[in-house]
Amino acid sequence: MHDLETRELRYFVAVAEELHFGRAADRLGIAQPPLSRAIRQLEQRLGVRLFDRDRRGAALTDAGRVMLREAKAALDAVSAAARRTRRAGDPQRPLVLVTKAGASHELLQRLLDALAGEPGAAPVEVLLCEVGEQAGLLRDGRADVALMHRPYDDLAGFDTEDLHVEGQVALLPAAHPLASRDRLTLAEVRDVPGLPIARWPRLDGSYPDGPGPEVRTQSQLAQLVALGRTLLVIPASSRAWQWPDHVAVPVVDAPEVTTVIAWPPGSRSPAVASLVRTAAALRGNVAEV
Amino acid sequence: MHDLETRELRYFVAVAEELHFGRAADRLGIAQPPLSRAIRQLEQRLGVRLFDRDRRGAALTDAGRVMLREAKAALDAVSAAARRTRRAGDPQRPLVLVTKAGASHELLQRLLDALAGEPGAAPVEVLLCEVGEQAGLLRDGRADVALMHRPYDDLAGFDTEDLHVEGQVALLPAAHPLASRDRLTLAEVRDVPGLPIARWPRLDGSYPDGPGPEVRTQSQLAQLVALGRTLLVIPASSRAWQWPDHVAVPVVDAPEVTTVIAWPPGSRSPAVASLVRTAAALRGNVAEV
DNA sequence: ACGCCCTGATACCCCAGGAGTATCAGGGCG
DNA sequence: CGCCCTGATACTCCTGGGGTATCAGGGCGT
Repeated sequence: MHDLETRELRYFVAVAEELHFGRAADRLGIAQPPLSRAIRQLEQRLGVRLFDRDRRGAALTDAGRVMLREAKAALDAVSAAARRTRRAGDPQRPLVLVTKAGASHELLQRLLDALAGEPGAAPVEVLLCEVGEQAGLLRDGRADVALMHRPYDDLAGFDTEDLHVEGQVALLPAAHPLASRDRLTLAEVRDVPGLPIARWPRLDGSYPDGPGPEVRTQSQLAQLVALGRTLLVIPASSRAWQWPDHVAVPVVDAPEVTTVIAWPPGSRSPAVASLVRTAAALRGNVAEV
Repeated sequence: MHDLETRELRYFVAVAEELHFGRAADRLGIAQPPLSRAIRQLEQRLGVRLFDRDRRGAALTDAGRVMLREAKAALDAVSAAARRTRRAGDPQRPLVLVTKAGASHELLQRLLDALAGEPGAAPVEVLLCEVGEQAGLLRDGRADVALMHRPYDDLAGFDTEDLHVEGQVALLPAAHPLASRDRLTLAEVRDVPGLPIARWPRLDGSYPDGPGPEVRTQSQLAQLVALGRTLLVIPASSRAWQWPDHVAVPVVDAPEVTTVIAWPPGSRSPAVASLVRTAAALRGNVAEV
């Protein structure tokens, strides 16, 4: 019995995401009938019903949900194979290091300085992304290493090395009554009247309940903070987030944030290994912020 | 630009492993010319030379070596997708737990007992494998969870939970002079005349140098030990390895072995999660052996 | 109640491209 | 010198993926 072809996986993912054969076919650039046929063949090859068809569209079965997760992972692995191979063939490929815009600013600065100071180090390209995007970029080969933050990022499936541990601070408008305090607790910060905490999407894309605004990108957040519309609890080192009319007050019982360097497991590339080694060597002599 | 198809990956892997187009074609059940063509197309689609052709066969380029690793991972992910989906469609699928034959005997026993005692727990199927096979089984979906041993197994790419830490013992024929000692060091054990330590393959399949016999399977080893031809240093709990005419002497400076339970990252299956929880609950009340 | 329309399924045809056979090209080695 | 083993090329064939046209059935508006 043959393996599935990536074409079948792509078709399946399209239907699973659109929940509509016609739209999925459109998105794939093919006609609807061959798509229906392909999915039906896929189902009978697997011996499992993936969709419940219905006059108003298609719905995923339980098995279909498993398939969606697995198919995406498999497609990522396939395009990672292509991308990494291409890059391996390129003699002076730069390493791509991805990190959240604005996070671990100083650490990144030091890391880049340290790499610049090393004689034979490969050039490094820095890619800034939004919250939660690093894992995908790393998984599908568009990046080689990432700076991520425990416990907020999804580190599943990567090798990691801890680089730095720090506390978190609350960011308040200078005029705010709490701004003069020299320490706060999460409980105090949780419901400051008129300054709700912004809500980030969870790993699955849904938002937690609460009064604060839903934010998805750093720039949305930046604007809300500048407007004095939201309160922010962030790692102490996130300097880029400081605005002139805001002050940072340590939140003593907020979970500590560990900055880690992460890379795809089994990637024994010497360039990645030496970058990780350089990063690990910074540990300890990074000044506390 | 399209994704690669798994057919192309399979073809590439066959050639990369055989290093010979004819044999690879044979193994794939196709003729040699279409295989040559497919590989050439693959190369020009990637823009990278994967093989150095030669009148005596084919050799992998650096990029080819990257591709081999990535292609295998991608193919594993694809067949994992199929396998897991099939299993998800099966209403009373048992969980498959894989472990090395003979290792962590008592822990496994306790885990199975604990699971049997739980009301709603899914049935668990135990799969015993040879050294180093767990990772592959887990990665390609033939198993759901594995008991593995740090630092000897390759845990890259899995989520893990530590279950148990223990020292190692040397296994000696009862009549041996060292058998009466109550402790040994690695240095003493390293070259006992006439009792060389068996050599296991490394992760890449090659064997370290040394005087001892090369072993690949537990049964090979069992026979060598029974014959008194090799000396064994193993975790203290590996009871199944004890033969009536051998004694176990602690090796004080051997690295400690941590038994971990491992599962594919992102597998949020409730059945796996509850099994892991049960296993973690055993931690601490496992008697030291 | 009828019929439109939107859903996915079926029927049938076409052709791109994957696979086969035969053959070539070149270098090591008897 | 010529055999043989390697992979590459030339061509032919035909499978199977894709297209168009059409069907089937149920919600819903009139």
